[in-house]
Amino acid sequence: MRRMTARPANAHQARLLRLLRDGGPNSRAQLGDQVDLSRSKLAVEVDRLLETELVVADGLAASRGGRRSHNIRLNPHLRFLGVDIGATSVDVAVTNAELEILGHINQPMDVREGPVAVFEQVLAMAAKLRASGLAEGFDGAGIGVPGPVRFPEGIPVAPPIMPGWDGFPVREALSQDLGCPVMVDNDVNLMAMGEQHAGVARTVADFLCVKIGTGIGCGIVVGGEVYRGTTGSAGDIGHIQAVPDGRPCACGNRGCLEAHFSGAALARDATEAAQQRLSAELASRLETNGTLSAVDVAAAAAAGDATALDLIREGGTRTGQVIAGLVSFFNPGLVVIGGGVTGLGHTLLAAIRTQVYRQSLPLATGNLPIVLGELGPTAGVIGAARLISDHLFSPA
Amino acid sequence: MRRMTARPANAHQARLLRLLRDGGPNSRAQLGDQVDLSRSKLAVEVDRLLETELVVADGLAASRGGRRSHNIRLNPHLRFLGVDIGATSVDVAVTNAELEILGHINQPMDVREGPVAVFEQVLAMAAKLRASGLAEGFDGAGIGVPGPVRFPEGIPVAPPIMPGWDGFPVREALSQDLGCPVMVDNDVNLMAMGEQHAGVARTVADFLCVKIGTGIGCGIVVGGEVYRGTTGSAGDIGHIQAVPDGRPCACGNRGCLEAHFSGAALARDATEAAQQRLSAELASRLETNGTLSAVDVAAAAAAGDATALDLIREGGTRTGQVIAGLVSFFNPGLVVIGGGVTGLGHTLLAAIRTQVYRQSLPLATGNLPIVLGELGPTAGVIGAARLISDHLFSPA
DNA sequence: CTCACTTTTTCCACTCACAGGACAAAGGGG
DNA sequence: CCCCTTTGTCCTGTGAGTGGAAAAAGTGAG
Repeated sequence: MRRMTARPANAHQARLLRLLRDGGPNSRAQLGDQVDLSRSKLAVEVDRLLETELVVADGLAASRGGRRSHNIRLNPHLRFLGVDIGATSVDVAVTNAELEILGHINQPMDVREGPVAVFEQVLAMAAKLRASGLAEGFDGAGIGVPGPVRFPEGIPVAPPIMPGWDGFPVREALSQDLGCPVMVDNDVNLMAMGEQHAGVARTVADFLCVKIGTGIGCGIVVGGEVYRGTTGSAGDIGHIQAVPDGRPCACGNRGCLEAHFSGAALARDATEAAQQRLSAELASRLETNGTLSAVDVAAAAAAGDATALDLIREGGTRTGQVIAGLVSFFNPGLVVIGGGVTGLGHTLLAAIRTQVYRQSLPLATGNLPIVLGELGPTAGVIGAARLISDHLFSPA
Repeated sequence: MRRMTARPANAHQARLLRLLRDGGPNSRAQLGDQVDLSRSKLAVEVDRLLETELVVADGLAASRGGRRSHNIRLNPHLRFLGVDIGATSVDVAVTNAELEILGHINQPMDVREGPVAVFEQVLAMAAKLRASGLAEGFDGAGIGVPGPVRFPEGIPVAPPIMPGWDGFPVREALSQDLGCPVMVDNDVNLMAMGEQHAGVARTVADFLCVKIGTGIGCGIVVGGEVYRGTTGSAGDIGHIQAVPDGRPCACGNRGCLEAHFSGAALARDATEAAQQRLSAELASRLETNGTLSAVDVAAAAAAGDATALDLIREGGTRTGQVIAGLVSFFNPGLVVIGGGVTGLGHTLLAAIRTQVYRQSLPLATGNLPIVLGELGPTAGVIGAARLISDHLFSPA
């Protein structure tokens, strides 16, 4: 199928497209209430959008007391692909233009296999989604990778956990393979955009989104826009020192947050505790599975295992220490905690909260919610779809 | 004298005013090269600006090979007042519309005397500058205060070191007293704006400006704009924990950066060292002056005193630890160190650099200059003038 | 000094975006 | 069936802005 490559011709059209994306089908009259344009001008722009087929007519709206208005909506055939590449698994989802997830697949995978192998798998997953009838093709794709990205070019730079990706032209390569526009960003930034679009951060302009997965990262949103830093490595908080002269870290330093708490560190600590017979619960799980992961710790904690709870609390305290510093510095309006370890849930959250509220000044914490992400594993792919839609729904 | 209260009528005029402010007198033709407007449109807008008397004709420009162009410049009678209120002293300066300092006074003063007493002194200083013939009146004033500010209203909020200021309507009160528009901001933010306008940060979009004075604060510039946070307390890094279970701090916690290194902490440490006879140099200074301050430590260090040098190095290391974390998080393009203790100079800078380059990842530090501010004590007042000029040179 | 060539400035006609009023179309409620 | 409200369309006026032409004011070579 021929995809629709049209782009809005001006800022008004872009504005309208985003309103339709975020607010769903809408009548012309309702749109008029939101955009501060004369009815005539609005009609012209809507007509032009209808011509491009980016939006289509959608029946009549409910009456507001007078003549019924005609609804319009984004073309229901538009499809975005959201890809969230994690350290150990990959999520691929298809959304419509309103960024609703129509289909979602998760598969285990190791980023260290390199970009070629990974994208082969991603393309296969995308093909599978397409084959299941959810999409005839893609109008755009957003890709999240677990490391810093030179954003304008869509190229990973010096990613510590994914050697072999450095300099790989992700954007260009995938754009070729998929035959549609592609944008690439850090997975943490996409999680932040996801929570901003459809999750807990919908109404907040300045917030932090801390993702605790295999590693730890932090999405920074300033004035509603993701902040990426000078070289694209902003938010790389995993290597902030949390414990002076603490554990050695893969980066060469000691005491990095990530060395003391992250999916990987938690798995290692749990294995150690199991081997030392500190926890029967963990030991039995280790015997059954052969290895332990953060999921096992979460399960053990849920079962009341004291060792697991301690591990989580201590990790939360460490994380809270770092976050407390960031809160003092950045004074956000919200802190979102997400990522693979959200299964650790409220034990973790409580430990983080305690530490942040204790260590930061009242003016910064006074009205500061610290909450778990609302979208779980879908935050990344929704953020990815949001990324590409923001790009496509902006003046050419 | 009647002041010129005119404001630019549109974005084009605002743009032109800022170009003239930042680039000095300029010919119409040169302006045309910078603004991407048709000659006709440019001529119209310039004529309107001339009518408002915000800009005036300024003779003929040098020939570029053809007909000579007429120069225009900002009205040379325009005057801005820059006020930088520190914890222990206050700076007041008069600038022209190009933000060049025409006169500058510094006087010791204690903020804790409260806003009424302080502003009495500030107004006296402003009157003195006016009386010396530098200004017939002020077209706008920028005020920096050493604590968080609710920026839109220009009101200090919960300032820890200046009780009695909480909620005082600084902007409104001074606007009344001075009879001109006033903007108020945190002193650290103003220092950042100063270094951005006329100092080391001229070409950098994202940078941090760490001010080490009586306390420690950090100005954050994102995309060329000062970021103030949700409640105006962004950059309040003095109470980030630098030493776990370290010294008690006035804020109630332990180990805050400010408790371990700042003008106040340094003075206290030096006094202690002198009393314990660890340093002859410091001891003799203590006897002579009765008290010690950061300036004495700087002098002792310059004289080669080992104890003073150690104090500075250790403080720099602590500060560097905190900055390293901020660099990982924020990935700035530049870090500026300034404030009263800049006298400690390169000993301090070297200690900070060592720590940051050691603790942050290469991608963030690879091309990261860490430098001393270029403007010294004038950074604040220039930033203050810049603040109000930005306000006045924006569409009404 | 004159002439050819540049650059700057002014003038003017034309385009385009947009607002807002008039009016037609469509629906609700008595 | 009538009156009122809302929605959609049409049309004209206005003001911003562009770009070309030509005048004004220089420069430099011969």
